[in-house]
Amino acid sequence: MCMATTAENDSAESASGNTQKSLKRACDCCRKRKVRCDGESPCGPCRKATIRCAYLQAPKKKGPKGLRSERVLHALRKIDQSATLTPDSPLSPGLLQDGLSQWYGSSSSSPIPLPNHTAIDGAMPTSTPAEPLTTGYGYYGPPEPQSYAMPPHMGSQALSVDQSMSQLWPTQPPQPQSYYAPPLRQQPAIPRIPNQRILPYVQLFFEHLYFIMPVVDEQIYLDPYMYSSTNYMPPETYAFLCALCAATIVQLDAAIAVPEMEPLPGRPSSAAEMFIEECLKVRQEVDYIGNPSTVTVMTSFFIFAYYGNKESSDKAWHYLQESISFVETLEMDDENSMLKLDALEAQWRRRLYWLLFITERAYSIQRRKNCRLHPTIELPLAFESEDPRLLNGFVNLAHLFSAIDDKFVSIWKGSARRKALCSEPWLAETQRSLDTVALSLAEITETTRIDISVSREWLHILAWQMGVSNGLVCDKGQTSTGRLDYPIEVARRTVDIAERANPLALDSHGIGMEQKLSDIAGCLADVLHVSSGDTSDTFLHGRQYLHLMLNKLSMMRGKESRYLRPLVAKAAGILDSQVPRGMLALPAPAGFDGKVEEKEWNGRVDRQLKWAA
DNA sequence: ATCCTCGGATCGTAAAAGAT
DNA sequence: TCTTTTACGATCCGAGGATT
Repeated sequence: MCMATTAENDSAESASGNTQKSLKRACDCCRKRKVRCDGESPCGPCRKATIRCAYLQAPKKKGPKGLRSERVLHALRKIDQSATLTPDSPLSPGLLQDGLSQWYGSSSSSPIPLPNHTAIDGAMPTSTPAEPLTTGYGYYGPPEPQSYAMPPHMGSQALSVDQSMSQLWPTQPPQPQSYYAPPLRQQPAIPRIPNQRILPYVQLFFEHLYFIMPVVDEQIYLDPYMYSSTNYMPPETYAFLCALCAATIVQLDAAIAVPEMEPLPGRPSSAAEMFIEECLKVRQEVDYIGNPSTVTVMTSFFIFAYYGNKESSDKAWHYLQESISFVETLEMDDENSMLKLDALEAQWRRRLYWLLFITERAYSIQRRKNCRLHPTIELPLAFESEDPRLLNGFVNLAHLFSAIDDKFVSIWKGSARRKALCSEPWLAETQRSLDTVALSLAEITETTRIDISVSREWLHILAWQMGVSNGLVCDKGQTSTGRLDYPIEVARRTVDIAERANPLALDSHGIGMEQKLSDIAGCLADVLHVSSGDTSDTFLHGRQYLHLMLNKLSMMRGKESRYLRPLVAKAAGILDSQVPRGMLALPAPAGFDGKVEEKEWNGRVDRQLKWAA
């Protein structure tokens, strides 16, 4: 019979036996601090400590997992193995107890499985010895190695922790063996890339790319257990990590010293190729189309990132579209479906949705395609434990691309009746919207700030080009929309951003950053061509900016950008004859390796100019 | 004196195992 | 199918260290 309770406070005698009630649910901070929570919002302890009170963390599923008999059986096997090593030792009850204690712990009163990571007969360890993870893991599954018994359904109901676990291992049949290696049939014919070889690239991702793609849960994917030699990852997780590694390698390219991997027999010598090949192969082993999860979305996204950086645009577009299709299947574009989810799970999904939104907008414009995703759901919030600057930047970027509406994409693509739609007031409004977002850039990490700033200038240039190509140009207009010298202003700001930037932060944006810089430089070159006779300061400076941008592109990601040569060809007639030598002899940008002579730095572009001539 | 951290006692709950 | 056993996550007491 139930005692009278409130929704928040259920009765339970406290540990010390007094009459104080324990809460059903403590807030995230009290849980972490292990202090009594009053369940208010904000709660007393949080108010007192002046910290933000939230109840985002999803409760984990209680109760035993897997079959006890399996564990007993395993303990017996282990004893049997020891007995084989010492043949004359009998299988005494004491030995049996010892064996069981290996699994259940030595204290009968607290039967905690020992953190035994040693593989025995390929068995999976029971638990991770690391500090238990204390934030929610619904999105990408749990950090523990157990494969829980999953209900086969994955409806649109609120996502319980277990349901999200089934996202991590969606292809695991609902077999209740939590603690043991999967059956042999699951082992691939060709051995996998060892887990330890994957980890360095995942670390690189979190070091350099997480700021611009904050959709991967560090707590799960940097958990050392994940990469221990005994952990057999579910195929979907393994394929995802392979895609992430491949994308990380090509995105950073030569910008940093990516760890060399000695080739594995029968595989491509390039680490990125090896990872992408492995990813695509392993993906075939599972029914990821019939049973997609957020991991499936991310896998497609990172395959897209790989091919995007490789400039295989058709394949890149295919995988971007694939990830968007999974987003639609999972109804991640529907705010109502988000409301049904656990709060934390919803936050991760929002991030993923908006990352795809930003990516699709940018890529659609570059490739002149239509957009499928729209700003239909709320933006994500920062998690309790993380640096709020991270999400500020991400959200600002989302705002920036929201300023580019479907009409813009459609006109840019050339499918809309241009003149009828492309009006000066509308373009001016678009330009203005681009400037109204991202006002608090100081509150943002540098990597994201660069992305926002350059993307904004890039979009400004595109909007300007759109106006010009639709007859909205005027010589010295009041608005930016049609001014002929507007690209010079944009270039000035872009150069300013690029010169101040930490080169690594600039490089971490991969080929996308090179494309944007090259688009801006290309437009600038066009304008300078048109106004070749103009010797006013504005146009003289324009040439200076062009020179600086070419210099920047000559050493993107540790080498010459593939966009440099076409640009140099375009700029040849502008720069070599008309720019005063004093202007060409510019100092190396901040952060450039001081060991390289300034002369050489300037010389790179000059050599390119000669080549183009 | 006060605040904070965290080991661990104790509880509720869910799943497995056993009884009928 | 019902009951019991077991495992495990959650709460939060309180010892002890850190800070004011």
